[in-house]
Amino acid sequence: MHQNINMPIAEDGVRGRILDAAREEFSQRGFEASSVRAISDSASVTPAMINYYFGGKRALYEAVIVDAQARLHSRLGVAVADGPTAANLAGAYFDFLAEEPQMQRLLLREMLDGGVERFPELLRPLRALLTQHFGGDAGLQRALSLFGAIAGYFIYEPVLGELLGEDPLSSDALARRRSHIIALSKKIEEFES
Amino acid sequence: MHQNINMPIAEDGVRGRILDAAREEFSQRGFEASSVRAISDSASVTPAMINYYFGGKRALYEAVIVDAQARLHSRLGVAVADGPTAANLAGAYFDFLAEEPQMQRLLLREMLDGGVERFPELLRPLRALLTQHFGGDAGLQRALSLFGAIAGYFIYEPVLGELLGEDPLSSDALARRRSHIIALSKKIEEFES
DNA sequence: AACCGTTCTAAACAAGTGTTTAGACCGAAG
DNA sequence: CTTCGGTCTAAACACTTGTTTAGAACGGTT
Repeated sequence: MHQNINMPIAEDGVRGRILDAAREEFSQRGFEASSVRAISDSASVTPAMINYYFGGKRALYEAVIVDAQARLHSRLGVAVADGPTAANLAGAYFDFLAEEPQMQRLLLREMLDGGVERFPELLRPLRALLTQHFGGDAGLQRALSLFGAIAGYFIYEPVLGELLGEDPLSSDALARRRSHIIALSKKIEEFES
Repeated sequence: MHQNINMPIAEDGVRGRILDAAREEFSQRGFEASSVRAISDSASVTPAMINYYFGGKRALYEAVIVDAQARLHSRLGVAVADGPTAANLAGAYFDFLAEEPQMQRLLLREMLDGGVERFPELLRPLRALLTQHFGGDAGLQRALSLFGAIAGYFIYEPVLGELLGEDPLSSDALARRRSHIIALSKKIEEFES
């Protein structure tokens, strides 16, 4: 379970406080529903500072996304370096979502709101990996199932609490889920569709 | 591929037009980002009519959700009647999402915005089915993988176009995906985690 | 014809939105 | 000390939001 890729989630100073508050607010409420004043309040800053540092609400949002995308890519990069097996890719994706559940929400919202048009770079490396290592239609079907199974856990997370009898994001539950996913990834590789 | 459950998606008259426009707008933009005026315009109606018929924006949204929830439940009901196998449940869920892609977006947004607190009835039958037919932790893990794999296809749908080389919601692509899901559901049942 | 409740409209309302402005503050350089 | 560029604030800006209001139009009943 890799962590501490050298791309800190936080940043010092006012700019960093704004970025942190924005990531939290955007992931919780979505872009439109988030208010600049709520973000600035939570960062202990004047609303005008957001325009001073970022140029506007939209630009701030894009900064948050680009920030997330950089961390996802770096994570996938080291996974491929470790050997581009389905299990490694699945593990890297799982860890990314597990360690930054905010990001799962944020990326999901972005996908719902803007498709993939708005940030074409966002999933490009992921797509490249998929076509490279899960070629053909059958391979693609398997990849979709695997990555869906990974994402599904975090998407349905709010509902899973009483189903699992424990916090789905607790390290115990996550470890259990992760090992199931790894096993699934191996099982799915030898699966002819 | 069942369809035409006797619960029409449309309704006649002004109230029905508003409901249709609201479902479209809410699923496309989310609750907060949707504007009452946009909905009323698209329904060829005065904004005031929304309050006249529904009592407000929030109440209109709840009407849309309750409407969706009714159709989902009825769909799961007939699947269970057909025999509560994993394949039947998976197929019913797949068909619901395939035939009403709006609903996938709407339910996903609702889950992101409000967890499950806001409409506790929404996923209750689905949860009951899960605990009933996928008992124990291992069974739950399998169910999560299966339903994640189903939902994942529709969630990532905007990205899948160029990956699949065809419209992911075309009947060909859907049929191919569905048969893979059914096969997966059978494979996953005999899978010890 | 006069009355009625229902349906609908146009206009206004207060509150909140993102953004801009004018200027204060402050530490460092000349 | 003065000046200057960067940082920051309070107030105002124009605009959109959801909702309310007063009343018109309509169709059916007495």
